[in-house]
Amino acid sequence: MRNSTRFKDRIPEVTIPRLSLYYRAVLESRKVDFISSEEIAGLTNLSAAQVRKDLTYFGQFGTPGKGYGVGSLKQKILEILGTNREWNIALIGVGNLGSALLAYHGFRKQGFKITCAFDNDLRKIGKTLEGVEVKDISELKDVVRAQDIQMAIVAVPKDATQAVVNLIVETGINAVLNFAPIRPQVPDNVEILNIDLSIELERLAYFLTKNLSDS
Amino acid sequence: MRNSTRFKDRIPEVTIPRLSLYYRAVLESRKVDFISSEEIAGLTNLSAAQVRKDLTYFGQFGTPGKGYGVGSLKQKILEILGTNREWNIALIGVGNLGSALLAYHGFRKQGFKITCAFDNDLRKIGKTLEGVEVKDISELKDVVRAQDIQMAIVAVPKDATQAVVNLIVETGINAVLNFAPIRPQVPDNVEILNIDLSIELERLAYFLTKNLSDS
DNA sequence: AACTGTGAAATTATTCACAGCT
DNA sequence: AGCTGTGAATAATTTCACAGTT
Repeated sequence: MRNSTRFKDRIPEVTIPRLSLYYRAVLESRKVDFISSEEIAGLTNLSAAQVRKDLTYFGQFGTPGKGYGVGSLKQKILEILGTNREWNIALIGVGNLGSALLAYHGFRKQGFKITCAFDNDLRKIGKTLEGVEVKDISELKDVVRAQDIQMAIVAVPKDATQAVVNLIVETGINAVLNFAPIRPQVPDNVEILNIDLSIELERLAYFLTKNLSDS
Repeated sequence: MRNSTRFKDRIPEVTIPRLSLYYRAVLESRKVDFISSEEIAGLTNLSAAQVRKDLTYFGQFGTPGKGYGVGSLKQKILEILGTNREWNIALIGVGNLGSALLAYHGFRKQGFKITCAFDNDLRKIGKTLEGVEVKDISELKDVVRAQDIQMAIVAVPKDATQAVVNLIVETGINAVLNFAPIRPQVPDNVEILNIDLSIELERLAYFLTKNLSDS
């Protein structure tokens, strides 16, 4: 089915991460009956109009005069984001960062399960970390199929990243979270999000530098 | 001095991280004399017009008919971003993620030095990791002054984050990179960037869910 | 000839403001 | 009375297209 009945034609890219914030705000508010766009706005530092506009991209589920029903709003956001189910994730690269991500159990509570881990370092392959056995990268395709993996997290050195992403794409996975400071090329049907810590630090450096020269 | 001579009045927020990408593109291109906006665009998947417009916010340093001088462009971007110097960083929270960040030496090559680390866990305080002694969080203010720290990276559990950010702000630091899945409140003069892995995974979940219902 | 720098146009995102529902 | 939903207005960002420089 086309998404005609559920969604408006085009949803701004930036709306999606805000939905995550709205969900958290509802939880944080501890409200049980209704919550208004104004209240969500207060908890997220966004505008009430923004909250309402974002939500109406996905239908009309507010009650004029009252606000949004807490239960139905939470349910609706979970449905939209697809976080009302579990997602199986492959971790590629079990170095410092990869191990830290594997050990972080916050993801699992939200339904994101790192069910397999891969590396190319013989000293790591065969070890079990956080209940997950580290396998050789060559086994990726089989494991992805066997474990019904839908996403991959890439935490390998920069120079290995494009090759690893290529392998991931070959397995049929089309959602990737990349931590290396490059922007791997992927086909149009694959979504890749880049967590680029160097760039964030450089943004901070810019902010401090700008303020120095202003003063 | 006001920034009148160097910069145009208002620079779009999104331009800054792109400058980082342009810098990398210049390095990656291996060009030594001139590089055109078209070439930078090709390496960054952005448009040539975007590259030129971004750069001219900071002055006119291209040569019509030739492109941008590689040396001067690199130099200029470093100056703009403030990455032509070293920045000292305090790491707060030496758990799995904090330790991984401390161990990542890529930052140091770019001039970002994590020179001190803090925790509130007695089992960690006093230990030395990657040549950095873990100190009690109560020593933060003194160390920030003594070591001339300008930035902080926060990698503590969610519930501790606002309190830790408050302490950081008190020390006079006004650039913070936060990894906890909340948006701490900070004064207007403090820049805080949030790396929110849950939100990124939720964006991926949305992408996959949307495509499921489309097909 | 080849490229930059930049107003103008187009597109995208946000805010306003209010009609209409509960 | 209080709030949502939403067109219209505004603001921000990107792209176009070309005059001007080397």
